[in-house]
Amino acid sequence: MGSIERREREREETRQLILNAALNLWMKDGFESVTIRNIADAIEYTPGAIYSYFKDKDEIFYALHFQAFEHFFDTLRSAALFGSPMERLKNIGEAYLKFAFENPQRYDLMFISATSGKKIAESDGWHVGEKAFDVLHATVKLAMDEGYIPKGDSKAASMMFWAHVHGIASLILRDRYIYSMETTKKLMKKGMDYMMSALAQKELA
Amino acid sequence: MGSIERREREREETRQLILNAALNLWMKDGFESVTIRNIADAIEYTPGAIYSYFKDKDEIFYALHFQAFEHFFDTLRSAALFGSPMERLKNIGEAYLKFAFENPQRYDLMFISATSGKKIAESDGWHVGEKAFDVLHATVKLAMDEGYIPKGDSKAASMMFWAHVHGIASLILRDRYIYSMETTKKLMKKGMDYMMSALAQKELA
DNA sequence: AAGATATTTTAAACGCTGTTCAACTTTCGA
DNA sequence: TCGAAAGTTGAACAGCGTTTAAAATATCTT
Repeated sequence: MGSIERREREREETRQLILNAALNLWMKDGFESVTIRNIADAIEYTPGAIYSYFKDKDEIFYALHFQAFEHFFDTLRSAALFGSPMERLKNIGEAYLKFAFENPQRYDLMFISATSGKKIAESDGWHVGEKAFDVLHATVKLAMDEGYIPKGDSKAASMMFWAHVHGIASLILRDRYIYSMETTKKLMKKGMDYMMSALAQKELA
Repeated sequence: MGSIERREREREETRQLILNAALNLWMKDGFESVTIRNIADAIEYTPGAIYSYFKDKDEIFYALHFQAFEHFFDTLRSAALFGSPMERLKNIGEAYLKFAFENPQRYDLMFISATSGKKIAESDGWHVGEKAFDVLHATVKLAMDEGYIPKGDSKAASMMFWAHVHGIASLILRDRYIYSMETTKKLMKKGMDYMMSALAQKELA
């Protein structure tokens, strides 16, 4: 009697249909076009039907936030694979920003939007965030242990890196810059190099 | 015939009444309570009347964003007044974060919210942001010129500082942390010290 | 195969939102 | 005092997220 399994599979497929429609609407017509009615139209359902798949609209964004992290893990992990610890740190930073600028909607859900943030605060622990942080933390620890950057609290140093790249991404994605966007991106990159070279232990450079 | 001046003054007072009501609603009952009807109720007007003072709701937030910067300038400037260049930099960072955590709604309008961001992108230049950046930039330049931090592109270095503190503030305000909020704040502060001491030129410490 | 049961979907409604606009009221200068 | 200008109102509009009884569909049991 595999019909129950098939039903579950179909439910999951419809859930995906809803999530894809929501993200497509956002990417194509902007955030304010992501309405329950538009999503329902896109998948040829009536608005009410969506509520048998998601408790409310915020849950749709929360689910998208998880989905977005899947992409992100791959990006981050493969950036941390090769090169010296110092190069790995630089790669992680660059991969992080590349992801943010190439997937602004996804980055928004993951790290900026208040609606996802509320659900995160309500849940017990932000495990996807933790998992991503661990990739960075492992690399920072490596760089510290092998003397590429000054020894200290590896968690605190990782937080510093994270805050830095997130600051760059979120200032630009939310249009908080003084020079043009391209100039700002270049200055931010230069600023990052400035910090990295200050951190690099001279005897190992 | 000063009556025209008095009328202008009254208009400005009503504008302020609206802005204060909007901010009070936000601080007291949360963002979703800031509706045109609630604002109108609070100042004993009808909703339509508000539209002779502001073109639309976003303009109210945009005006609040400017108003918030006034507070911010004082905070920032007085932090940059005393001590060695290195101490000034630390003071600016701490004042920045203090402002963000003590005025989360204002900080949101200034540096995070998409609604303010849209209006900023539409306008010609983000002059309030520039003005605040200049305070930081002047201090960074001072620290560079006097050899407290490595010489380099002072704008890029200032961007780096800004991105860093904004990253800390926005990750915490939007509930993107892994440990408890207090622990995260402490780790972030430690991370900032780590970076600052890496930047500090040893011969001058 | 037929009937009972569970699930899914619909259509309509509710209360809310931002916004507009003709009509009304108030204020003001001549 | 009159006429114009400015300010305010109240009703309406289209849209929103969400709920719910009823209808439709699919599944399980006999």
